[in-house]
Amino acid sequence: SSRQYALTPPTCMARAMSASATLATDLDPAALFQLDGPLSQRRIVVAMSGGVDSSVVAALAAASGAEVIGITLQLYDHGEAAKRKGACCAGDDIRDARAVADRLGIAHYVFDHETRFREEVVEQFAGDYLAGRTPIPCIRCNMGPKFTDLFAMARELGADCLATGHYVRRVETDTGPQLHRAADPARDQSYFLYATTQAQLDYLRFPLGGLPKPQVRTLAEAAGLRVAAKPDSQDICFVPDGDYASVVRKIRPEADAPGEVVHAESGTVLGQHRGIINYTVGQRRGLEIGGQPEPLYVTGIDAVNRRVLAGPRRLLAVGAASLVETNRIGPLPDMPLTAKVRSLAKPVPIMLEGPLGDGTPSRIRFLQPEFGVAPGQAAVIYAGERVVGGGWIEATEAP
RNA sequence: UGGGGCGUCGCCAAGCGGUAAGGCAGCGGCUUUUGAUGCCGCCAUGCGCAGGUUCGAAUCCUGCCGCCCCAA
Repeated sequence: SSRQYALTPPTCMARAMSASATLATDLDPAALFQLDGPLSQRRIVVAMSGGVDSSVVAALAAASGAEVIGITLQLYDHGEAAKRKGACCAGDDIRDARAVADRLGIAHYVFDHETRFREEVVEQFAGDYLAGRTPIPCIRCNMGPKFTDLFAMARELGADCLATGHYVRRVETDTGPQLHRAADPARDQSYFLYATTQAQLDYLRFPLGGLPKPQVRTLAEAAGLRVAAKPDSQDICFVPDGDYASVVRKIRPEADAPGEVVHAESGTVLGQHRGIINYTVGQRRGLEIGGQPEPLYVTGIDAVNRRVLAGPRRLLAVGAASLVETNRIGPLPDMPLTAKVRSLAKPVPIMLEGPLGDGTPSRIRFLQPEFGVAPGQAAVIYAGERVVGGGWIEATEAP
């Protein structure tokens, strides 16, 4: 069952023109999209996932007077994920994106990106788990399919910018654009975008970064978009029911290999596990080890020996982390830095103990011990509201 | 087949005549565009089995059964 969506022409464009929804808003389009000159002479490509956010971006773009082209990437077989409510980019989402584009009277292309997505994101995702790491596919996806491939498509289409529905702010300064956290801290997605290169940031636009989510939904309603009440996406888009392990198993059958759960300090064998991929550093539930006076957490994963190390919470304390594949956005500021080791967390004070950017390995030291830091996750570095960069966590050290 | 000890939820473990604490694990939920954490809720009409004493027994008595230790 092959699904070729390659370059579907904007069939509904003419028809939609007459019913084109206008978006009455006091938001200044030129400011939202940070484009110079008359917008009527600009071309904006919008990455449309089929969700509310990117749909509103498309609506805002359409209302700006610029020529707008929506692009949706089909990233995986939506047959599997169809049942998954709220997931992005599944079959329903592609239809939603198309419907929104029709409603807005903008061109819309759907590209079959399954193979690339599988190679760049899913395979790496499975490989990381088998190597004892805890991957973040969303960041890989942003790095590859979204900000590299989609970026190239937008360029080829002669667009002036590529706009997405990410909740993050692009701030123009004398030294070039910077990436800042979203105005709504509860919605901030900067954690997933630390790997954005300067060149990408030059071209990218994030019109929603300054808006609170409720307003975005209001805008969606005002534009008459059918996705206005659509649930927020959550979890990993290519994991149908939140069971990521089953996805890993499907493409890497050896992931089932069992092994021992060993006490991190005494070396005592505490039990058996059903595959390294089911665990992540910091995890408590699922170890199935009873008879303990206090909870045991996964403190490490020894992929070579297929062993899961478990220990009390205090063993999770981390004082420093080595980073690889680092990225830097803009100059290093002369001010205290903070870092996040997970998306939903307040940034904590750190010291940068090495260079940052261009893929160079580096290292950060937490001023206070941080708990549950898993190799494979990203450490994203901030200077106040600004995203300075970050890297993948390769290893951690006790305080 | 001499002596001693122990058998309470999957695991650890209180209780020692007044009508089954708690922890761990597990399950459910909340939260959440990664994995986790966290928080809330649920989780033994029954205490190895069978009798007996008692108004009332996991708690006392008797007999079995099963473990463990020390002697041999």
